Amino acid sequence: MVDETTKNFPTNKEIPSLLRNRGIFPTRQRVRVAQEMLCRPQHVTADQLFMAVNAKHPAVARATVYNTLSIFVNAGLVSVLTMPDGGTVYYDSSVHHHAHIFDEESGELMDVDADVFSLAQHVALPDDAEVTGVDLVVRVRRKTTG
Amino acid sequence: MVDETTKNFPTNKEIPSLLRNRGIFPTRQRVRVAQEMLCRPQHVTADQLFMAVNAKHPAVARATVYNTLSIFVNAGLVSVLTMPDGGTVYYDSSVHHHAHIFDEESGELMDVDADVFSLAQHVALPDDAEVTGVDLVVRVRRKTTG
DNA sequence: GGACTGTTTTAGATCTGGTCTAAATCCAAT
DNA sequence: ATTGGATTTAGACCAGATCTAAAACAGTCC
Repeated sequence: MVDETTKNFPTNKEIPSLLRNRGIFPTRQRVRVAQEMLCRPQHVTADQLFMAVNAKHPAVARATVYNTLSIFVNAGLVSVLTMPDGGTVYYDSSVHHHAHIFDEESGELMDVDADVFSLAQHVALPDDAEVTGVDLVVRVRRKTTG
Repeated sequence: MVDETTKNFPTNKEIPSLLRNRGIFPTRQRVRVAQEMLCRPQHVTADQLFMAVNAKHPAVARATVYNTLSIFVNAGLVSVLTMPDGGTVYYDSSVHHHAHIFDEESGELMDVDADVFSLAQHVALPDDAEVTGVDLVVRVRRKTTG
């Protein structure tokens, strides 16, 4: 279901040049946050990331994590999403256009490859509207695992 | 685009019986909140509603507005949605399954009739997953009005 | 090197949306 | 009128996120 081939996650070593390529000066803090955020597929809150980054020893201040995350969002390195209900903000290390499945019981959030843009074609839009993004969350309940 | 015929919004006078039909005791406060929330198509935050209800004179406490809204959500009288980015929680007076268009420039949120459930069929789901809800937001920019 | 400049980070204060609590009020049934 | 359960209230509280002003850091020029 999830097609990892559509995105290659960088290794820790690749992070500094990756940031530089995006015009982001790779400070120690930014590199640490990026390594924790970008190197695997995941959906985390800013606070989870803050704790992960500082797990072993204090490394990066809270404000820096928040700032850095929005720098990454602007640079297109991570995407943002929130649960349709609830309002918790998650950061997603996958930026290609994809949909999400939300398991209502476990609260788990999964990526699904789906051409959400072509799905959106089936929605009647105003003539002058240019689509800039499509967010699709399918909420499910597992019949067996319930 | 928006098809008002798919939902009839109640009049102020109909609110008490509407609540009673749903098993909600129609207190003065609940009726006030319902009148402000349910009688027309809209997307509002809890706080906007709180202020609207108390615009002329203090009428309902903040906590009551929040409690009442979640009672209405549980009863299926209103639906909840959050902006994929941002995390602001909106309450929607339309409960039939529909999609949303979000104008990135104006911040305006509009209903669109679309069979989101059948759209979700095109997404590859786990075998044992039963769809309980589909949230679709198409973000747009207006070419002319920009 | 050392002084200067702009950028980044920091700790902690602050803001904000939302929930909790314990007391007061309401309402229906006796 | 009194009782008892449901509802509402004001204000305290909480968590996530942002703001602030000071300190640390790079890079440049002498």
